[in-house]
Amino acid sequence: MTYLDAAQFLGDPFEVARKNILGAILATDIGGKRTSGMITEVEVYIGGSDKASHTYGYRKTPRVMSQYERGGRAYVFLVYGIHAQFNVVLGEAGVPDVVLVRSISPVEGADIMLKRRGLARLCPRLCSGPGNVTKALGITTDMNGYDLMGGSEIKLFSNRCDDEIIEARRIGIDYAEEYAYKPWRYYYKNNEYVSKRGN
DNA sequence: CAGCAGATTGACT
DNA sequence: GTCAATCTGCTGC
Repeated sequence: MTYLDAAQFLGDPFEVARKNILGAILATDIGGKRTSGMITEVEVYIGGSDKASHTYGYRKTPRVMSQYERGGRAYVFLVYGIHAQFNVVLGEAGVPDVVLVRSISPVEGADIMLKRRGLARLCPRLCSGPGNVTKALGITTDMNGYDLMGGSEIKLFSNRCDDEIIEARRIGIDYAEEYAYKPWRYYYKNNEYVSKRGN
């Protein structure tokens, strides 16, 4: 497997999300154990202008600073005090665009993922939904800012998937006014590892 | 500095 | 369908 290279995190964030991030293989090597999955569902957050983004208005708080790094790093934060959410940072340094990984389909180490999730059998719930993805892969908030192109426990590998892509509105951001309805969520039509279908 | 809401999930009525 | 769990940072007194 080959890493996504630095250039593949640059350019139009919507195109990058659909062509480079969706379908890629997200992997972790934790305690010598490899777990990975193909990314099946993502959401784009545009820093600065997007009212749903943590960096709306180019806000700069300690937890959000990794969004301003050059593309190819992780932005991990905690929602509701409980669930970690994993994002891929895009763009040149200073541009806080990110892609939230909402679902993956297991590729390697499904047995370890099941154990981390406390499940007995393979099912879509294993790693559908952003909180379930991080739990299954063992991603925690202290991995915020990690390099995804090698040298850290989180890795992002290049991969293609020919399945049809569905566009839909993003989940859980009803407060974001006109940005709440932007069709900036992408998922594979025929993959069962998707958190929510339709709008 | 208190109060509150949030890029969610799972257990229970 | 309803609700608790529990951390970060905003809003407003």
